[in-house]
Amino acid sequence: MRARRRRSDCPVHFGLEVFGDQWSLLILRDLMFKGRTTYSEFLRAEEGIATNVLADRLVRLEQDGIVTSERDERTGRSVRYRLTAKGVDLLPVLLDIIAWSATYDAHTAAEPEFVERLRSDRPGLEAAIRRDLAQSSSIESS
Amino acid sequence: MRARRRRSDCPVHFGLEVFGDQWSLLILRDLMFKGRTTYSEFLRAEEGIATNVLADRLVRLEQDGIVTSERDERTGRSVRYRLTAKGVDLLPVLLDIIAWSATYDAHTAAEPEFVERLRSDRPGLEAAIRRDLAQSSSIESS
DNA sequence: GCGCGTAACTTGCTATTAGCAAGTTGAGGA
DNA sequence: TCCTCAACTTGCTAATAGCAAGTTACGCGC
Repeated sequence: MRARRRRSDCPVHFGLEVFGDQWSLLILRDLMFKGRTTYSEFLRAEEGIATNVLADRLVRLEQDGIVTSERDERTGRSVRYRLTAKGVDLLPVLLDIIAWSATYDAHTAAEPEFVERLRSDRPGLEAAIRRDLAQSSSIESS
Repeated sequence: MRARRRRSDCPVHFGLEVFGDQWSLLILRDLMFKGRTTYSEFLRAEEGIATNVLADRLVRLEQDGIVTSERDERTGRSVRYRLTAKGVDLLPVLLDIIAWSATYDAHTAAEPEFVERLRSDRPGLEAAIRRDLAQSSSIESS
């Protein structure tokens, strides 16, 4: 597993220790926006993460308190990953990245309605996504 | 230089292609908040970036339109890097990361007054930083 | 105009990490 | 009891990071 040494107490560096790589934020994207919650669902993402890298990142994200994992009660077969409050609080970062890419990437796949709402009603959009995330996790556990 | 293949048109992935590594956002931090603008100033940053990695990232950030470089008019000896509009527009991402780390890192070096203003008057803080960045670049070129 | 110092890199080598394919484990269902 | 499938692990190769040393080139003092 990638060794991370704390090189400074700079808050930017602290964040990069947790998600400063190519894959961690894509896993968070899947959890926040795509409703993907299992290992095999993450594997199916269009970017094609390698199996060992995915396993490594999931362990790491759990160690860092960004996600939790538990065996699915109903099916018993799959492990379900869920965002913690610390993980959900990275939502603003993801939204800013999406807004930036929507501006500067001519071929972006960002949905126009989503981007429009992001620009016109960011607080409402953020609150709605947080509600969705809170609800889906309570449904699973009931 | 690190090869980047576009694996998808997802806006999150687009952003990660540009700054999804340990060092790019630290260089942007230096440019945005610390007034560092030259190769040797970036090298002096507390995290200790390797010389070849720094050279690689500066080339890449310039290729991606995040920074521009030009020889300093007055001293003639140093190359001065500056943020483009596209680069400055990553300011929200940096501010969110700082806010998140200030919340979750018990040993953060983030300045309390800065964090306080970030929480109480984010638009004003962002506008002030943008003004500073615009001004410093116009001073250099006059 | 000629060393000297310094800024900005480049190069060579080793250590780490990513990527890919194949193998393993363990629970559930027929 | 076997089959399937989810969730990993392992082995190997390619790419990237890290470190130390070397190179180039400009400006300044003499």
